[in-house]
Amino acid sequence: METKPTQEATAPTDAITREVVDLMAGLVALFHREYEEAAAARSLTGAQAKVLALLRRGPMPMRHIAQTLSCEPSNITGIVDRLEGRGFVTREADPQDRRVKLVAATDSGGAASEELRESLNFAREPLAALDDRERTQLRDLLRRILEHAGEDDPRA
Amino acid sequence: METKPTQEATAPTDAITREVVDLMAGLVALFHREYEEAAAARSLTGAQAKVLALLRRGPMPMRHIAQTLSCEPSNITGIVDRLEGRGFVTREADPQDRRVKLVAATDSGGAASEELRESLNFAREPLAALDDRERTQLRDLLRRILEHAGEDDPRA
DNA sequence: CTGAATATTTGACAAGGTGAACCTTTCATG
DNA sequence: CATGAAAGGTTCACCTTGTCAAATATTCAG
Repeated sequence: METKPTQEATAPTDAITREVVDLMAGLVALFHREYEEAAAARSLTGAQAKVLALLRRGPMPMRHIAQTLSCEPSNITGIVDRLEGRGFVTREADPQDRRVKLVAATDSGGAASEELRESLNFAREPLAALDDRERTQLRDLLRRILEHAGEDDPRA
Repeated sequence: METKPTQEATAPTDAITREVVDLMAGLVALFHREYEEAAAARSLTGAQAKVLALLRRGPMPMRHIAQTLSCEPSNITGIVDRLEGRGFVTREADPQDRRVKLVAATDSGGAASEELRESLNFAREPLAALDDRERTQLRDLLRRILEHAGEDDPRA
């Protein structure tokens, strides 16, 4: 499976891969914290923000939300309850299949989500260290990685 | 602050930065899921795994754990309670300052953490899409980003 | 010795998450 | 058409994370 036999790729992981994984862990932690903070600043929880973000693409059945977020449907019930209680989403029966509930962001819900997305300083702070060429390079590398691993969850 | 005036860097965020942020969100989600799963496979929660990972570097006061994980110290109490209950860590008063409790991983705790780290397929699957040169490139870019943003939390 | 500051714990409480049981609606099949 | 199995959601009981405020123990400056 390895491209280059130059290194003993038989070992669990080579040094560079290992370091990249560690760096990503740091990145993940950083991103996560920022996201949570940005959500909290709008008195949303991370999970609520994620659901709202999903709904930017249009109404969606509960089941689909649960799948995308890889959690149990019963969990989504509560999250949507709270969002609904605050007027950020609505829940309507799908006319096609009345078992299905279609969750849709309200105007204020959509606005909150858009605002949050805009506010992610993450984009400015650490990414500012790179110039255009490097950002493009990074983009291409990330694309390849995600492409290769059934990407999902467009949460920001 | 921008290096290249070629693009109007005055706007909130340029297209590439925006895309990079979205890609990172995907990466973060992916990594997060994998980490949680890998932990669950050893019947640890994500939070417990993170604490164990921190302790790989040696014993550490509760307070320090809380700071590194950016949460309230009272939260750590519970997590360490559960880890201690399962024999993964010990809690001892620091002889230097008896207010301080030093948390240390036991042998089995350290082993579990090491095992978990090894098992992160994340390294193999999506990263396998890149060759050595690209992995190095990615490493360098990530280093720069994290350097620039008070890095922390070496959790994996 | 006194009082302020520090490290941790405790308790009450909200939210995220799971799993099992339950209702409603759909759908296949006899 | 009737019936039963399967699918989408909800409810309930339960655990873990996380917060905040109050309590305890220890240190340290005067």
